[in-house]
Amino acid sequence: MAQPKPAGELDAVSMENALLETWKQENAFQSSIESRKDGAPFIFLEGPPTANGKPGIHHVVARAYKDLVCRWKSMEGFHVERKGGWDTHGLPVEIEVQKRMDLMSNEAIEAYGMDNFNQACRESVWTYESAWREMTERMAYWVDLDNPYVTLDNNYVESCWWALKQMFDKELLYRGHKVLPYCPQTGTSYSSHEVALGYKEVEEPSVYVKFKLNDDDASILAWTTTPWTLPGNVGLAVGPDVTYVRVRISEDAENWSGAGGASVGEEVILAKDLMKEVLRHNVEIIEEFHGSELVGRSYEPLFPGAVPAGDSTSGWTVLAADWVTTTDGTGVVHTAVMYGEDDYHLGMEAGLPAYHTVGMDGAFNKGTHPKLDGRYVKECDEAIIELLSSPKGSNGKGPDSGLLYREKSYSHDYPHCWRTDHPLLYYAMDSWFVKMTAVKEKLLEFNDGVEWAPDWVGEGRFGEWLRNVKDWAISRERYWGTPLPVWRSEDGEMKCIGSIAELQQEVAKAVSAGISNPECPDDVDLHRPIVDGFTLVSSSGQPMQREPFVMDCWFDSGCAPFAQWHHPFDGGEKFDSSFPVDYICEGVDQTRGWFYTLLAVSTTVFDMPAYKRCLSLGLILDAEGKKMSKSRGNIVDPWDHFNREGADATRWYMVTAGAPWSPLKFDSNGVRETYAKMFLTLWNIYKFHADYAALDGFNPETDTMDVSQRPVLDRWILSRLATVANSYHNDFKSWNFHKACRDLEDFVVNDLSNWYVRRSRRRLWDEAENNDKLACQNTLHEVLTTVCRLVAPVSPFMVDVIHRNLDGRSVHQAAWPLGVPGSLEGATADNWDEKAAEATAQLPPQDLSLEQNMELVRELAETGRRIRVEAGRRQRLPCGEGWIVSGPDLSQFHDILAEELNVEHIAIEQDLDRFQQIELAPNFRALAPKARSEVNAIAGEIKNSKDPISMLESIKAGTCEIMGVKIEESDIEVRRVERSGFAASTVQIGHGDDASQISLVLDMNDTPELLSKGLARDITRRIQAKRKDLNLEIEANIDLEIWMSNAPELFDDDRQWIVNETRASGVIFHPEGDVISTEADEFEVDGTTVSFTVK
RNA sequence: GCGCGGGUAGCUUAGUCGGUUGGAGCACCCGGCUGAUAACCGGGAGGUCGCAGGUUCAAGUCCUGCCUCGCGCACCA
Repeated sequence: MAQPKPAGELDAVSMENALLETWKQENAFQSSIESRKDGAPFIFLEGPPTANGKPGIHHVVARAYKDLVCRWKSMEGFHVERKGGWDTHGLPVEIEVQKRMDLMSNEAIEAYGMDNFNQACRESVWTYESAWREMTERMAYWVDLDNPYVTLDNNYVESCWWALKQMFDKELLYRGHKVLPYCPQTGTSYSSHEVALGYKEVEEPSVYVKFKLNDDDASILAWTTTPWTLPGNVGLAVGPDVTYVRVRISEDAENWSGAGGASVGEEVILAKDLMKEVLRHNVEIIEEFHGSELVGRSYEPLFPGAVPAGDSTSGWTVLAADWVTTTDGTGVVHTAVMYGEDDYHLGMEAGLPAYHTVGMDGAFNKGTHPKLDGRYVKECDEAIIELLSSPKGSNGKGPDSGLLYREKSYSHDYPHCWRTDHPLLYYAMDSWFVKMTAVKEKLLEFNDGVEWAPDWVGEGRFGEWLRNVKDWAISRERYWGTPLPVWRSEDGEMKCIGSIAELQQEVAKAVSAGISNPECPDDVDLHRPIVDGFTLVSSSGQPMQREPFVMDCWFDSGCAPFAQWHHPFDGGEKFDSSFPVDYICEGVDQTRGWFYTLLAVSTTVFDMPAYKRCLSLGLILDAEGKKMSKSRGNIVDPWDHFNREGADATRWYMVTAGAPWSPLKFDSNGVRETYAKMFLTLWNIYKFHADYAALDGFNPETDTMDVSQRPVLDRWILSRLATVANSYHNDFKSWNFHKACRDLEDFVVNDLSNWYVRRSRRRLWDEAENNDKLACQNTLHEVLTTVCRLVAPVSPFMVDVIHRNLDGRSVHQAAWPLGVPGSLEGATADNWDEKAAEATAQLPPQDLSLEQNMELVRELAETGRRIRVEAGRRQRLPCGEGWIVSGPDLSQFHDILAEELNVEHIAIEQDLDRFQQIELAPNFRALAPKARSEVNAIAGEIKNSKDPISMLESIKAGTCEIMGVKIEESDIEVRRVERSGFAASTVQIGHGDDASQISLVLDMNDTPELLSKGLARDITRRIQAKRKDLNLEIEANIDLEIWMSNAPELFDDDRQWIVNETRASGVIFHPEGDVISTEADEFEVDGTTVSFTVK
């Protein structure tokens, strides 16, 4: 403990910056962890940001919540280590470098040299590291950035390799041929979570195509929105139970627009339900049948030779598929095996020929059609439509009207490359997968055990995702990332390497088998192209090349719980004691990202969940509710606020603006408001206390006083403190940080500042030693230090300054002010540490009825002002008498009340009827069940009773019956209201059984004594204002002259009072008629004119 | 299209188990109070509780449908 020093003026920004310097010198972060090293561990895991983008305010929000929980748990006594992390691999990095170096194709990169390119990537990921570091430090996010995990580190990559090998050994890793969204420009396919980033609404031509049956004049109609897949068509799918019709065109269509058409007499087949939608001609139905009857029919390929038949017998026939619906199209699904997921599965089952008509560059292969070969598929829509609609169609075997029935523009959301904006092609390709479908039940089970905040993200959004889990496509045809550690021989043998040591062994084995290899040292760089250079040897002596992929960078971050410790190569201890982690926290957009990949990796590798609690944060929107994004240019720079209101106010604002999981509309004005209300007020309370404590040499350690000895006002604020701290803690436990902080702010501003401090000012002004002042100092000391501790996790700066000055220690070394053992349940309850409980402080005693009564007193004080306004009596003119009518016993508050109300004397009026009358009100809750539909009528009778007193009596006597319903005491509420005609007002506190009504009556009669007192107060107030205007020291003495006209008599006592209050050493009260100084200030009150000079 | 979360005063928001008079803060107007404060207190103005039905004696609150914003899923043929 220390004796408080004076507080000084507030400059939040420089105060925070100075404190940052102090923290740095004291190594405050590390020592705050160190000092709790005996406590139970609370494991936090940092989701690694990528430092090749500038940090924005949304990053500050996420980091504020991470920090908040870690600091809170730390103060509770937990040992909370916080390792930083950086995400450094992946497509965003490559694209950034590609743009900068103008290497917009894979050929260009390879021409430039993969090693050079990857070197550029390696450097690029640190572009904004210092910006991130500065932001992180300035906002006081305590995280260890000096020893972070970095996904490009060899150790980290090695752990990822190890993890992958675990999957490989469990046969969860496989090489497959799947249809994936693919970007020909970046030459890479995407996993579902990446695809989700790039949906855009586009309008494209869709076509209805005639597939001319063999041995039949009719054609089957099918629809597609991707004409470029038509050359790849090898089958038509129908629903076996769907009803189809064969129709004949009976007359020409009118107003035909666009390409295509059909002649009278032509026959087409389609789903019955869709005739109206599809057909533009009048037709006659020839036949109706189920899809199953179509199965097996064969038709003419649209582009003969584009796809070789191979040994397939089912090519270009009609197939059955359950998933075919009649919601759109024609009820017949055009199937191009290589360009649709359903198509691919169907094709594999049915044995359709599986050949590409499109190359990896997005252009048609040679041999597709002379007019299409080598052209980018998305630019061929027109050409294909033209070919189809030519007479007899593209294959020359169709009807004279061609193979196109009609075209229609179609708008839908279509996936686009989230980096380059190009439309993605669904494309069957070689890829590596983790068999997530095999562990789906485990994923769901583990997810059930996670405490989600809010819970609906876990059950809903994330649960939904898991229930529909797909195998994870983890390979990327890219350069900068963790290389896939699988080597493969031409005959298909595969080897997955799980460590550097294993790689060295295998390389040595290959060398001794006669395969030449570069050196493979202990510190071999585990990136491309180095690892590509190694050729291993298969069991049969064949050379094995590495599969030329890197991993989805989400796999990297999913490995963070163990790769950050280089597990298992570090011996495993660090990991064993920290897994699964207690707490993670990121934006809700990570549901499919990090939240998923963490669980995916932990489930497949360890058969365990990765985290116990997950706080999922809402998006950050701008003040208009629009998502913040670089392209919109509506990103708020955190420094705007760090440099204006400071990080404390910024953080407090973010937490109080709404629930953590609700979208936050970031309003700059709100930060300012938070600063003005919360922090300025807190500072002024502190300044008030510290200045006087310093003046009086108050020593909180020795000048103590038992709470029970202190005045009621002190016991009240201490009880409030205990109540608020308790609910604060409970709200923290249920993740309702916003509620907690709003309530605390309300306590600071209203209870503490506007009532306790305002009521206590005069107590501290007294220069003599006395018990009352001592009590106040003790109370302020306790309340302030406790508030500091409660605020500290959220806004760590100002409260540390205050706490250090009052207590001598940093608030971040202090204990959370709830010392009840077990209060930490939910953290790591399994190993709750008694010591941590003992270390936390105790709160002052609670007295709820005292709190309730004070509430009433404050209500009455406000009521008094209302009465005066209504009666036109100014506040400074005292009333002789005030009566309190009914209500609980407030006698211990009469002093406070008399001062607040400015009345000479408070009395309790026993004769309630003198000022009050009663009103009866129905209690619907009790009355409704027995009164049923008559309740409103009965309620009306009760409310409007002309004689409520006798009605009450009969109710009490049990003889009151209205409309056949017996009314009992519990069916009504008795309300007391003031009688009209008095300067009085009635307030109601609470409702139902707790309700109490209380009236306040003020005596409006004047006496010479009251007029004199009132005048003295007005004069004093004006002089004080003048002193303030003149910037006089509080202790400074003044010379005072006063002139008055038309004034009531000013008694000696009141004259003396003015002199004392204004610290006047010389004073002249001029008799009426004296010449008033030209320098005098003048004011008028109730007809009296007063002039005065202050010197 | 499906799912989740919103829609309450000009703005930001609270609103418990359905209970009859929907609270705050900011901004605005009038008044008061003040030798801690960018403060505070009283009053005023400002509300179709997204819309429409329904259940109920009683709906901001429960149910159904719709509109709208945000997010996610599926966007498939």
